[in-house]
Amino acid sequence: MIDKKISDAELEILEVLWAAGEALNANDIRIRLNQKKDWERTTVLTLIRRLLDKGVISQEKREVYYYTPCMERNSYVKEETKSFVNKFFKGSAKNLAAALIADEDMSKEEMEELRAYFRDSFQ
Amino acid sequence: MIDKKISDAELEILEVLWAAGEALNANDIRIRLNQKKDWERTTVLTLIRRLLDKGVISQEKREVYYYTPCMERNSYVKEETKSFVNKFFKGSAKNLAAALIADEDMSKEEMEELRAYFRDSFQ
DNA sequence: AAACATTGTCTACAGATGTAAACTACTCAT
DNA sequence: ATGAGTAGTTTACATCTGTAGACAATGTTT
Repeated sequence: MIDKKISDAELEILEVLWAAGEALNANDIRIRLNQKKDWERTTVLTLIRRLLDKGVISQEKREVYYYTPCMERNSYVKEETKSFVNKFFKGSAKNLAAALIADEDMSKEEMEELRAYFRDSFQ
Repeated sequence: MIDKKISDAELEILEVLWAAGEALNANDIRIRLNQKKDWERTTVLTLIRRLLDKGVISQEKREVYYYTPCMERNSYVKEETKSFVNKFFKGSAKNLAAALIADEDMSKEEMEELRAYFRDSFQ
């Protein structure tokens, strides 16, 4: 279980750390974020602090602090997916799958991809 | 597009309205919520007001106000699903499907159900 | 030593959210 | 007309979130 909710802005930080696959310092993070978010230095530091407080990342002191996520992206996404399915699909992954398949807004290509994927996945 | 975010508490109200399938007044809503949420009368009214302000429900005056959602549950869920897939699966429904299938925490029954569902869906 | 740069902490502040009490208006019974 | 019940509006207040400035500590340059 995830103790504290992770906000959208906090998640941006986490995603950078997950993508890096190694501990980063605040500057590294800011630079890598810079493609998407043009946040002030202190904004990044505030978000880092909140993640630390929530116990979602840990820090290690070198010349400067380096940060690492305390859980893997996969686990996190799995939990979020579970909550999502609970919230909107009565907890049934099947219902979600049905909605995906029934989505007539989906592009032909994407739908075909999905179809092929399932075909291959199940025998 | 949904203009304003709908909060979790607000969503509870909406779900009641969707489930009812007809306009309800504040009391009806409160009673039907009571199975899940034991909110004060005024709490329910506050949430209704916020939904009105966000343009998510509309009201009709009879002896008392009656409320109806301005959109169907399906459309809403579809949009939320899209955001979710964007947020965690790079916008690819296939990636989400893959995660569902790969979830080894899922119960055998549920997994079998999912499998059967896909089998039947794609001839 | 003095001044500057860098890194981190603390404080701030507006808007959203969960939760509800206080107040007002209207209706029905006495 | 008076008082009680019911419905709706306004105000409140703590916490969370997005965003960042002010300030402090430490290392570096002149």
